[in-house]
Amino acid sequence: MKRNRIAEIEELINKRGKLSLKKLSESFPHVSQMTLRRDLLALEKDGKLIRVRGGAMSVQDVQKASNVPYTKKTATHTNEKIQIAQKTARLIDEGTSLYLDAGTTALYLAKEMPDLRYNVFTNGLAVATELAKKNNVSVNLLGGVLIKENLSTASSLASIYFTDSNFEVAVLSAAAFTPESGFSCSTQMEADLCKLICRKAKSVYMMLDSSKIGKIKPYTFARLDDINVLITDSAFPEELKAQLKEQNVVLL
Amino acid sequence: MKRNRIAEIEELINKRGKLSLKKLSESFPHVSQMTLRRDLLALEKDGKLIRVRGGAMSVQDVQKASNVPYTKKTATHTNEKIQIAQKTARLIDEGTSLYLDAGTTALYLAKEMPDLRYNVFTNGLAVATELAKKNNVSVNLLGGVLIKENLSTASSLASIYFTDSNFEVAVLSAAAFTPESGFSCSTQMEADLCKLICRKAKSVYMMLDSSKIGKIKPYTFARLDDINVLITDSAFPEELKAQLKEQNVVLL
DNA sequence: TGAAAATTTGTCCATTTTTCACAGCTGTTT
DNA sequence: AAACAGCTGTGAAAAATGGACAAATTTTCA
Repeated sequence: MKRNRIAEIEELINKRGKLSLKKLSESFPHVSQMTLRRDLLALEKDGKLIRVRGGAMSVQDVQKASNVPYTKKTATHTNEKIQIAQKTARLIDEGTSLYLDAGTTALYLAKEMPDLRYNVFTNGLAVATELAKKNNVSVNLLGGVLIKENLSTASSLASIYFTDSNFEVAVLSAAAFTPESGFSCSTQMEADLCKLICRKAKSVYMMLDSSKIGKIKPYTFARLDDINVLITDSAFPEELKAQLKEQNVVLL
Repeated sequence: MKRNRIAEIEELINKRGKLSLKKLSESFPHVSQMTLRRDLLALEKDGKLIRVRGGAMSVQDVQKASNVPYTKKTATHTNEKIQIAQKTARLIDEGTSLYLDAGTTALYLAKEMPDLRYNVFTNGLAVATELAKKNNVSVNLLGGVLIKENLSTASSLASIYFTDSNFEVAVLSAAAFTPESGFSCSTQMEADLCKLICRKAKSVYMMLDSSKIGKIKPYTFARLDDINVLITDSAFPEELKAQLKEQNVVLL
């Protein structure tokens, strides 16, 4: 019982990089924080992780990514995003050529993806770095101007760049969604890129945590009839489900 | 004042592995704990250490305990490389448009560069990530296939990509150098890219730590008459200096 | 099997550490 | 000299931690 839990914690921490005690507590609701604390202590003694204020971080992670700041960025809706990423990971077959955007949900997806022969195009540095850890995944990074806020690239040459590149699946995420304005984001460059991606891909999977619903950002890049699958969390509002069905969008 | 203290703290922590705030306070009796705390915070943001309850621990130390390939590579001849990077940083004026390669020396250079209005092209993810921390530097990342060994990109489209991009200075580094075979590297793609860069740049600065001298790798990408400045460390052999002069290469 | 022993776990709480907000201080620029 | 930005110190509030002990569970062994 204890052994199992400790093994699970170790696995979890290596997957996520770092974990707050709070998140850990959510993953193991049937035991007390004190117990989890003691587990972390044991794992630390084994050199498997480093305890930091509020939780712990993976030693593996520290060893691999030497120049990334370890400051805990208070990420929002982490659990929902991970849940969505896990669902999405299951949809992607080995051998698929796919496009992944630069968002945090995409990063979680990159972490959740098994080490199989995928071909991934992306414009996200973090996504690329994460995928570089996997031996069988081949990664292709879109070049261009570096956007510092989210470490992604954008380029007016994207269409040239993609002329001879093909992908079956595009996995995107949006900063905002309403049925009327569709999926929108903050910058025009981003929107242009997403539009291009949507045109190139055979199917478009949209990852959307429910906190984005009802929001609008300046640039719409896709509407419901542009996408094939919508992956979301359990808080997705019932009244939208009918609309999805009408547009032949699969909801997961 | 602050800079000095932070540098000292970094050194101290790398020496001791970990440090409690109490010990740290003893080493710096003239400043308050709060200030030291803020210093640790700044160092954490730079990825130099990890704050743990009661103090901080060295990232170097954590990495040393591993046998991950990356880590090993970054660890060789660190001091020489930093020395070279510092020299190079001084050569680059504000407003310059430059190309930086993906090597570890380039990464050190990126760290050493002041936060001024530079325009940097690079194919190294670590270099790009590092430069993203600086507000005034604009970064342009070359796209292409991700090479996992050193987190760089390579692309047959590079020449197209660069048609409308211009840089005065190319800062390169080589894996090997002999006077006969010139500067060489391990892969053809890398060599092709470097050749292209050398043609596009008005001046080529080569960073070469002396451990590379006398070695040969399969693909030569430049010879002495292709470069303008050679930045190296103090162990550079005397007998080569004459040859450099002959080819009008400035030695620093 | 059953009871004692050992291990694991939960709760309470004192202690330590951290963060926050604000005010004072420093040195620099105009 | 005044205005300014950046650094530093202070004290109180908040958060996290670890210890002690009792309760629950598992293991051991007769």
